[in-house]
Amino acid sequence: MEETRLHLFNTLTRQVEEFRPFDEAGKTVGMYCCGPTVYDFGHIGNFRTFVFADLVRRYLEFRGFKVNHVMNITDVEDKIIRRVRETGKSLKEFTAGYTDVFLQDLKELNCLVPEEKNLPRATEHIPQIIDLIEKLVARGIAYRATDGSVYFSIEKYRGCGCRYGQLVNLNFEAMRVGERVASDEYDKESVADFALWKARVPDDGDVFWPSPWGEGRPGWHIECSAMSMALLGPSFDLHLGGEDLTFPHHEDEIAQSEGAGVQPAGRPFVKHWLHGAHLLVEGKKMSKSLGNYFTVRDLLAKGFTGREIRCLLLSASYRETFNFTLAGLEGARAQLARIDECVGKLRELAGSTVASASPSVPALVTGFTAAMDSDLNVSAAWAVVFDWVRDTNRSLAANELTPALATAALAAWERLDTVLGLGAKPTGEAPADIVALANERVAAKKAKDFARADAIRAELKAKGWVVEDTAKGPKLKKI
RNA sequence: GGCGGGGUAGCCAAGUGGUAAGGCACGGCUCUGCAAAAGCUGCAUUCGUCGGUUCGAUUCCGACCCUCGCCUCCA
Repeated sequence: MEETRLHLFNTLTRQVEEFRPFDEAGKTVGMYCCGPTVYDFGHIGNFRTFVFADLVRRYLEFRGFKVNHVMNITDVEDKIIRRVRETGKSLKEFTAGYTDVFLQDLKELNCLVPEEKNLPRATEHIPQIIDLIEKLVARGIAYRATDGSVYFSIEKYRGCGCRYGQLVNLNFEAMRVGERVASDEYDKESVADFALWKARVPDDGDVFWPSPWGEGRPGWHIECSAMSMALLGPSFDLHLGGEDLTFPHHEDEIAQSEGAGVQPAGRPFVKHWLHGAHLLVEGKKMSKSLGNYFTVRDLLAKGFTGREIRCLLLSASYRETFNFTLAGLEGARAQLARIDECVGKLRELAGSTVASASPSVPALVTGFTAAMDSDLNVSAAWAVVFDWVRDTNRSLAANELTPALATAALAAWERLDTVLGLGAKPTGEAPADIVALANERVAAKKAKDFARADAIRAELKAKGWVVEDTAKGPKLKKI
């Protein structure tokens, strides 16, 4: 098979292009993912984006890149402040709780979590934020309004020869500016300007920091600029987030970061932007009133597992709106069972056989790689996986596989799974009483007492176990 | 009003200027005492509608219909 290279859609160029990091050796990748605002439990839509980010990271690593993965935790923001006020908790106490839950949910979905130093909190980077705003003020791009807030001037920014509107086509004349702006307005010079530093107001309570412009707190976009540049440098490779963040959040991040003029000559703030599409749930936009608003814990409570949720979220292209349904989760369950069955049989056959060094890359891996190289075409990748499952099952049924071949097949599968992150099926050894029942059924069958055997099978099912009669005797499977 | 996605089988979902991947569901078969969330196998003359270009269009072009998102809260 012809060798391919990784290609990704870049929002900046609106094209699929080869992904090449700044690192001349082409190995190290700086990747920033816009993380959660921790004011509530994350919902399944949030996690689509994080699973997508995880897929990107894992695939880059699969492709031999060393990924420096950073994800921020936004722990100061309007909604958080409101909730802090309502609950009477301290900001720290409030956000720490939801941060822990978020990280647990990520693990539940088997996402690789950045190491602690790469999980920056906005409140822990106030000096870096102030420093960045000072640079913008010094260059005349930011100004302090009469209310004490500091704003970013898009007009001044453009005056410096910079381009505002890199990620989206903007047409200020035709924009319906003003329709949805009200509560957040202070004393901006121009309606398109956005806050870098918000002056303290009574409702902020204890949530404020001193700054050269008076007490206040960071604006929404500035933290990502400050923290990404603090951890990855002023110019890095990959930045991703949900599609809704394209504008204004990411556009403003570019403006702030490039407006500060800290990049080496000719280098952008970020080389490659990736955006994950949203999802619908049961064909509709998620909303609490429609009853189709699910958090990860809601789905776990319904009996689905993290790997089933992950599998479903990974079943469609990240660039398309995806319809997430409970029926889809059932489908993911069936799909995983098929894979587990096949992999389980291979494992049984392989036993402890050690794989001999394989001179060639297995077709499973090359096919998968070709699919994923094409802008992470997971659908095509799944097709490769299931073709392999079918072929493997055929070979198994025909007794064509040796333990050595099974070992090699397993190794190939495990290589893929470093990207898919499905992991092994939870083993769940049957407890003694279940095994005893199964043995009793064997005895009943031997005695041709099929009524008794079927009764036991029904009893096992009621207790959550399915029994499958194989050539090697009964096999117990947890439902 | 501006900008940007979509409409492919019962459902989910890839894809290509040369005759439609894969999954789920469903049917058939195998295994089985009967079964199985076990295995194999079958399942779109057709890709929103109407025109155009072409030897050939689901794919390119145009018009139209429907649908979703963004336009300063948002994954």
